[in-house]
Parts: sequence; C-alpha cells; structure tokens
Amino acid sequence: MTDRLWQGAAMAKPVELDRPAYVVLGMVWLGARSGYEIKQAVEMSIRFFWTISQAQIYPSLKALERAGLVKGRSEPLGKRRRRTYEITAAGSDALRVWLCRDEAIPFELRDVGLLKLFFAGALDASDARTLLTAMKRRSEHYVANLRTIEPVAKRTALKSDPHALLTLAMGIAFHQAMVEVCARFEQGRPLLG
Amino acid sequence: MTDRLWQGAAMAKPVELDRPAYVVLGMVWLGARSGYEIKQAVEMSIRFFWTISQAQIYPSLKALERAGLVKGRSEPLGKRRRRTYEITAAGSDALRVWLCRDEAIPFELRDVGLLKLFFAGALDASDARTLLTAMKRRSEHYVANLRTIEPVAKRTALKSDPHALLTLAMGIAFHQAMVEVCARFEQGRPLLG
DNA sequence: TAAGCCATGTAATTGGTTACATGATTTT
DNA sequence: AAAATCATGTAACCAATTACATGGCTTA
Repeated sequence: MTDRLWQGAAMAKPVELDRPAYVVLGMVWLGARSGYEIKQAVEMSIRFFWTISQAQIYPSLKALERAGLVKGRSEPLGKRRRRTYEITAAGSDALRVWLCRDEAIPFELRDVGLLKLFFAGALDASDARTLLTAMKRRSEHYVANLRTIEPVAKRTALKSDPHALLTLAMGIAFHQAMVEVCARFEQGRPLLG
Repeated sequence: MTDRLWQGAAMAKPVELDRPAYVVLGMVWLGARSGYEIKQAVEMSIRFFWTISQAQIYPSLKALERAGLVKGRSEPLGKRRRRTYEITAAGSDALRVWLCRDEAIPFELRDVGLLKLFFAGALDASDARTLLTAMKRRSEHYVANLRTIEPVAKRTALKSDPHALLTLAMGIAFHQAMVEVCARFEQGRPLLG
C-alpha cells in the first residue's frame, strides 16, 4: 500500500516546465490542435501581453508529451504531415497547479516609448510634443485594434469563458488610461489628483 | 574645405549604440555621475517600465566614452576607486537624435499575471477568484508604491523637468485602470461600454 | 568586528529570437 | 505558375541576467 502511494506521488510529481511550455499547454487546453494552430492562437489572443516564437512551440510540445501532459497523434492532411495534440487529465491538473501556484507574479513592462518620454526634457518643446503625440497615437491605435476583437471575445464570454474578454478589457483600459494622461499633459491639465 | 566638412560629417556620424547605452547616456544627461549612481537612478525612477543590470552599465559607459559621448575621469573617494562621467555636447546631440528618431516604438508587455488570468477558465470559480484578487492587489500595491514617489516627482516637475512626473502618472493611471477592470469583473459589472 | 553600502569588472548561463531548411496544399 | 498558407524542425545567434570576484568605506 505504501508502495502504491509512493508511486502515485511520483507520478503526480510536477515535471518542471518552462513558461513557454505552460503557454503551449494552455493553448492545447483551449483547443488548439497542432503547433501551427497554437502559434496562430497566440497571435490572435494573447500577443498583446505575451509572445512565443514558433521555435519554442515544437520542442515544448515534445516535452509536454514526454511528461504525459498532452497526447499527440500523427494526423496528416493528405501528404502534408501534421501532429495533433490533446490535453490529458494530468495535463489539465498541471495547468491548474501552475495557475494557482503561490508565486510572485511580476509585472514586466519594457517600453521604449515611456523611456523616451522620460528623457524628453533633453528636447526642445516642439520635439518633445511630437514624441508625446506619437505615444498618444500609438495607444489610440492599440485601443482601436483591440476593439475589433471585442465582438468575438464577447461571444465566447457569453457561451463559455469570460477570461479572454477580461484580459482584452484590461488592454483597452490601460491604453485608454495612457491616452488620457497624454491628453492631460498636452493641455497642461494636472496629471494627478 | 571639403575635407574639413567630410571630417565633420565623419565625427558627427552617429555611432550605433544599443538600448542599454542610451539609457546610460540619458541617466548621465540627468546628472548621474558614476556607474553605481546610474544603477540607483534606474531603480529609483524608471524601474517601472525599464530595467538595466549592473553588468550592462560599465561596458556601456566605456562604449559611450570611446564614442566621445561622455567624458570620464578617475575620481576616487579615498582609496576607493571611482570613475565619474559627464555628458559631452556630442553626447546630448546623440541623445536628442535617438529621442527623435522616427522608428517604431513597440509596446512590449510580458505579464504572467494576464497570462494566468487568460487561462483562468481552467479553474473552478473559487480559484479563479483568488487569482483575480491577487492581480487586483498587485496593481493596488503598484499604485501605492508609485504614489510615494509622487511628491519628489512633483517638485522636480515644477523646478525643471515635468517628464518624470508624466511617466509616473502613466504608471499610476495604468494600474488604476487594471484595478478598475478587476473590480468590475468581481462585481459582475459590464467590462466594456 | 560584522554587516551593509560604495564601487567596478567579467565569465557563465539563460531565455529567447532569427534565420534557415524542407515540403505539401490552396489560392490568385 | 507564382504566391500565400499549412506544417514542422533546428542551428546560429543575441540580449540580458546571474553569479562570481575584488576591495574600500561606514555604521551599528
């Protein structure tokens, strides 16, 4: 009996996966079937706050399969080879464990725009203004782009999962906030209450 | 005469610098004197949207000096060696050129928090809620932290440069927007107009 | 006298992208 | 028949961090 418990513990022992692997696992959980589809899903949904390159996806899928978290099968389309995957029970467990893991969730923003704005005092008024305008326009574009995804996200929110809409709303909200701050600065209104 | 113009052009030819070097240059422009002070200045002011490790600073300073954009002098404190730098005319020109350069200013956000939230549909309601709460608290902390810098930024804004206050205001606005979206979601209020 | 800060420098490692290589299918 | 898209795989490269190494000064 003790032996079986031990074995169980060994099997449940979470394999150490890197973050790209969790992204891939998450996308398989969401229904992306092939490496190619995973890449597309990333571009369509999370590219705003996460990216992953094709070169990371295929090795990740293999690692996940070795760990028994996804099950792959060869499913060529005509003569075009293709490997499809589905998540296993162990896989969705591992995903949930990762999601709940009590670890620091650092916020890593790396923005050349803000960086340039920070140093904009080195410019004359006109150039500084040009820079600010560029920043404002950039965020306006982001808002417009994200708004185009809105109807799709709303539909899936209603019929199944509201979390894609939630992250979309965050993207829109914080770019709107940036636009607002730019406008205040342009007009010489106070920036902070 | 033509020769001198050529020479002038050659001297003005912008050396290709990597981004860490521009950050270092900017900090020297702002008055940071040693590598150590630059690191501190980064941590105090721009760490919210940019980081730079110590290992990048010293090589950058050397590259900047070779390019004639900063002027370094050995200025030990007692027996503790120390090299201080000040920006040259060519240096502030190069900074301005970089700031005005008409290039894409990509917004690169890499946030595990949003990533986890995106996949939170894999969790039961209670765990998903815990995750959301953690995200909300994280942004609340950021807002509180940034607010503590506010008075300093306001003072320097009044007496010289308002741009540090501007980027600070963006950080605050940004996280306030995230808190707001979290609150809406928690309370089941509509996320988007 | 030990801990913490000031100060610099660099080797090893990480985490990631770009580019290359291959080939089938679909669309224009 | 060319261009675009589907599909996978990997080597080379790059940017950045971590960790290590060294040493003086200041404060508790």
